[in-house]
Amino acid sequence: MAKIHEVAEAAGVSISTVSYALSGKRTISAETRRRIEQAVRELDYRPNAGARMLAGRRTNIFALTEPFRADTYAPAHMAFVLATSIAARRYDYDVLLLTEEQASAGMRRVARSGLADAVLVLDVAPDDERVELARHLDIPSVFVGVPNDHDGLVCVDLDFEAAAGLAVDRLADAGHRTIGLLGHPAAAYHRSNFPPRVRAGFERRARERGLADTVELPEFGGARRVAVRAALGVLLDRGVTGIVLHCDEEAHVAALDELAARGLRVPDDVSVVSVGSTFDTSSMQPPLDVLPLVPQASCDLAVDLAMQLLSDAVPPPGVRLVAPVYHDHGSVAPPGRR
Amino acid sequence: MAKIHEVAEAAGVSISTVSYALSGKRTISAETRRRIEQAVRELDYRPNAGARMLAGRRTNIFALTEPFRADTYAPAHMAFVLATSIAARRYDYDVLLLTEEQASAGMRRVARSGLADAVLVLDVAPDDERVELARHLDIPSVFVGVPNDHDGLVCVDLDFEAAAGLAVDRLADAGHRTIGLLGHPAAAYHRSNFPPRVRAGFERRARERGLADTVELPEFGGARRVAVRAALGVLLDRGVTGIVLHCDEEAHVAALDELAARGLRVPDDVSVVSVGSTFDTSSMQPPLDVLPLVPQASCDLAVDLAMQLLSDAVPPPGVRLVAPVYHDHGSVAPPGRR
DNA sequence: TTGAAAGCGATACCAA
DNA sequence: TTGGTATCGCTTTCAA
Repeated sequence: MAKIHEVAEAAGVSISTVSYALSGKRTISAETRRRIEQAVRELDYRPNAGARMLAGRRTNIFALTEPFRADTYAPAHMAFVLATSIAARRYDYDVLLLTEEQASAGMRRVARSGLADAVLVLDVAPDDERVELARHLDIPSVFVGVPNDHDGLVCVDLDFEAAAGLAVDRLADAGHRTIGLLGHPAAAYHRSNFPPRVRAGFERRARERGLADTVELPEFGGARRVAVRAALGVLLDRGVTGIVLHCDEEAHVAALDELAARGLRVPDDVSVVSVGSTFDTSSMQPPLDVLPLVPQASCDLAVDLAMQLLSDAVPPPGVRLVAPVYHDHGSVAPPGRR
Repeated sequence: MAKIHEVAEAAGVSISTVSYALSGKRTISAETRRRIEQAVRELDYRPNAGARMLAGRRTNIFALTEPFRADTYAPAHMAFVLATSIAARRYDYDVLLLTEEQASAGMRRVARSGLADAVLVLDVAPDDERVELARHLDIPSVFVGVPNDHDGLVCVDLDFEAAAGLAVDRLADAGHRTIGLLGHPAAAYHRSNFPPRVRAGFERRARERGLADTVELPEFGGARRVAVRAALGVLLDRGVTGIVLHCDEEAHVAALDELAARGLRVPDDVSVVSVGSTFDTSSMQPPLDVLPLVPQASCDLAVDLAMQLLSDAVPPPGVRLVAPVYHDHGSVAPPGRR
């Protein structure tokens, strides 16, 4: 592996000139820069990561903490990991994956050994052990998700509350007076930070719009579809004509199946809006209106903030909410014959 | 962050003694070791990663290349990423995630910058661009999966062919004479390295046992269940009484639903065995016999091999196949009334 | 616009 | 069993 010394020699300059040419922290004459770039190319030179970490201030690595649990919903989490990785590469950063059970141990280890410049915290629980740790870490961190106690933290997330509110608005505007929320299993409301926010947004806006609302949280488990069917039954028994879905893909499919099985058409008989989904609802049967959760949006912003935290223009702590966008696929209509 | 110098001072020894005490590469007197360990604990010392990379030979980092594609089946892939991470931690190694589209670029970058000691290659395609690159990389690599051309490579994987063979054996032993394979969508047989191996194992053993066999590869897409239903129809029309499943969880569920919808009971009317699944088939309705793909088994072995490649006892290249294990959950019985 | 040289914080060789 | 120190390959300050 070529070293900076060889590049300098090949270009006929000193190693410091090579270093500055590569980092851009000094103005280099066009001719010199050209020769250096050529030497770099010919030698396929890449600065040694260890040397760079040691001499410079940067590791060019983000630690990504995402404690995988048995009940982790893989597709969504993987989407976030991928989005983070892509976002990081925009700044020539790599991502070190921390998946340990005890997330704190990994964060502490990485921070104290100077392996990463910052920590990106995913899969945030309402009451997350990493919150307290983040406050005392010697490197900055950005949370993708909003824990209950986020004092002094930098957080990024979709504005789930607003998303749920917009979904309710859409139904209310279409004339629905009785609506329902089909949510995640109850346990998710303690484990994840966003289901409660969707629920709160749903209930608040329903109240504001004077709608009758019902929330059902079908359980996971062997007979998932049975639970979804029962939940839908409850909603329909209460006269619900508009449904907000905030659950995983499987529950979406099960709900649509159940509506079809009952002979209810969307949107003629029942209107449906999906909130905070990471999967594609536009190719479902029927396509569903959705206010999606876009991992890349949150992760791009999170990485941008991390970079700022590493600069001299440190942004203030606080929660940055990404505005939800409504995608119309024709699953909402005025209440029908039911 | 404490440095080795401070530890040495606190323990009243030289920095080299501290270094040796921590690496265990030298015998240290019990008393000295005790004092050093105490100093380390009190200062919460962790060696600086960059300095270690530069001075030592090791980065203590594995690069994990897994090019996420749109059609990637997230749960399985995430399971492998997690298993790799866990396996790596056993040796105090961290995992750097390479997800870039052009996997080769990431591998080359990491290798040339000395960011990782070895590369673990996941999600291996039959004809994988990373194969050729791995041969010319300056750091060793281990493939989790077996590409067609694996000459000179170190590969680890479940013995899918044997697994399919054992599934066929089980059905044949129970008396089935006409069996079917419900596989992944056709495209998967070009994209992934293992579906063809399952198919080959299935067909070969069926031939050896003198069974009539049919292979159906239902497509993905909007109406997944429809495709699975049609495929099952074909198999049943051909008089199949024993079915081998090698497909994702959704297809499993769809297949079982379809059997139930047709009034066929498992195993009374139809016997079913799942091959190479990473999800839990024992809690399905009904529970299914399975020869599972256990990510931790492959990944532990892969990491063990990577560590050996970094040692002076370099193992020879070649394919290491993990023996499949049959889990009986009562979904196979002698052919019934059909 | 460029160069020389002092670190960065470990590892491991050479001595003692 | 322990210590002194050259060395790893870069970044960055100080000079020119």
